[in-house]
Amino acid sequence: MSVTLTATDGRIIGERAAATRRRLLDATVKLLNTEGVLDLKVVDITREAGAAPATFYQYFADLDSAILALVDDATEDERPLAAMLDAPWTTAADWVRCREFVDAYGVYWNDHQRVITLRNLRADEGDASFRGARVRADLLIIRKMADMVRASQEAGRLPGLLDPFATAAGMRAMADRLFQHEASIRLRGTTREGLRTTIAAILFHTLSGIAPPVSG
Amino acid sequence: MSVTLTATDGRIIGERAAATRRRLLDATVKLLNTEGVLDLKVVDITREAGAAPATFYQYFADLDSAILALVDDATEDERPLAAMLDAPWTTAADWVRCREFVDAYGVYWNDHQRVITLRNLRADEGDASFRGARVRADLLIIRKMADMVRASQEAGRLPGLLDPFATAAGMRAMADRLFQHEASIRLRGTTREGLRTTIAAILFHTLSGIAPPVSG
DNA sequence: TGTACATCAGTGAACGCGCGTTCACTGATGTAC
DNA sequence: TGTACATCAGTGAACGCGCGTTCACTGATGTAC
Repeated sequence: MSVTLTATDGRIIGERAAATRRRLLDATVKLLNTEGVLDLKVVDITREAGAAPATFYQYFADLDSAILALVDDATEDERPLAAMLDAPWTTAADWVRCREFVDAYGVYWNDHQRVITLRNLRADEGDASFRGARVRADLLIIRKMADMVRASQEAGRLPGLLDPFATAAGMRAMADRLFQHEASIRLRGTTREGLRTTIAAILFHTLSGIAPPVSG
Repeated sequence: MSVTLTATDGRIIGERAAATRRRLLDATVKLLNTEGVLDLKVVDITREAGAAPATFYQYFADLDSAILALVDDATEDERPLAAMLDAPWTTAADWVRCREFVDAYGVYWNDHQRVITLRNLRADEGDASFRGARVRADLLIIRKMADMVRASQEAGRLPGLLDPFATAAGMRAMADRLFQHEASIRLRGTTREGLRTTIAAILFHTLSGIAPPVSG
C-alpha cells in the first residue's frame, strides 16, 4: 500500500518533504473540523501548518487534489470495516458481531466525517473525481451488505420485494446520518449506547431478517 | 400563513417588489441546482434574475437570509407530509398508505433537495439559525415516526431496545439518502418503483413492526 | 574531518481577479386635485 | 382627463478586500573527494 509521493513538478520527494505534505493534510482536516466545509482556504491551511502559501503548491495542484488525498485515506480505513462483513449474520448469536461492527463504524465515521461530507457534496455536484471516489468507497461496504440481503432472501428470512442494493445503500445512509447527528440526538435523551444499539438493531433485522435479542 | 414582506430598510413592499424578491429566490434555487452549493454567488443570482446586484440587498441582508427564506418554504411543504403520518400504520392494509407517503416524500425531496442539503451543511457547521431551522423541520416528521415506534413497542410488535427517536431519525435519513442518490442507484439496475418499494418496505417494517406484503 | 558543490525544500512578496457591498442616482407607479 | 408631486423600485459604477497562484529567490541537507 506504500505509494511513491511526487511533488507537483514530478520530483520524487524525500522524508522531510513527505512530512511537510502530511502536515498540510493534517491542517486541512483540522480546519474542516473547526471552520467547516464551506470556507476552506489554501491560505488558511498553510498558516495552520506553519508554512508559506507557496509550499502548498509544491505538493498539490489545488485544493481539490489535497481533499482527494484525504478521501483516499478515508477509503483505506474502510477496508477493515468491510472485512468485518465477510461472514454474514445468520443466527441470533451474530448479534454480537453486528454490535462490534457498529462500534468500529463509529470510530471510522468520527475520524473522517467532514472529509466524507465534502466528498459527497462534490460528488453530488457532478465532479467526476469525487464521484469515482465515492462509488469506490461505497461499494466496499454496500456490496457486502447487499450480499447479505440476497442470502437472507434466499433463506426465506427477508421478503423478495426488497432490492438488495437499495436496501444496503439505505442502511449505510442510516448509519452515517445517525453518527453524524449523534450530538443532537443525544440532546433528546438518547444515550450513546442506546443510539448504537438502535443502529445495530435496525441493521441486524433489515440485513439478516432475524429479530435482535430482547435486551441489547 | 401569509406574511407581510419588508425590504431590508423596513419598508413594506408592494406587488411589484414582491415579484422581484420571488424572482431572486427562484434564481437562487436554479443556481443551487445547476451550479451546486459550494459556489453560489450573489452576483450570479442577480444576473440569473435579470437584476442588478444592488437589488438583491433591497430584499436580503445577505446570502444566508435568502437561503433561510428558501428553507422556510421547504419546511412549509413538509407539513402535509407529516400530516400523512397522523394515523399510524397498524395493520398490513396500511402498507398502501405507507407507499403513498413514500411517493409524496419523493416529490417533496425532489423540489427541495439542494436547499435542504445546504441547510444541513450550515447546521452541521454550527450556525444557530440553520440549526434551528433543521430541528424545526426534522421534528415535524420524526416526532410522528417516533410516536409510531413507541405505539408498536407497546403493542408488542417491535423490540424495546429500539430508541424511538433514534429509529425515527434513522428512517428519515435513509429515505433522504436513497432519494438523493436515486440516479446512481438506478444505474446499478434498480428501477424507480423498486427503489421506492424498498424504502417503503424498510419504513413499514421498522416503524410498525409488521412485515410488508410479499408483493409490493 | 573538512570543504565544495549539487540537490532538495521552503518562502516573501507581489499580481490580478472576482466577489460583496454601497452610494447617489434614475426610472416607474400611484395619487391628489 | 391632465398635470404635479410623492413614493416605490431598481440600478450603474465603483471601492476595497481577500484569496489563489506564481516567481525568483534563500536556506537546508546530502554527497564526493
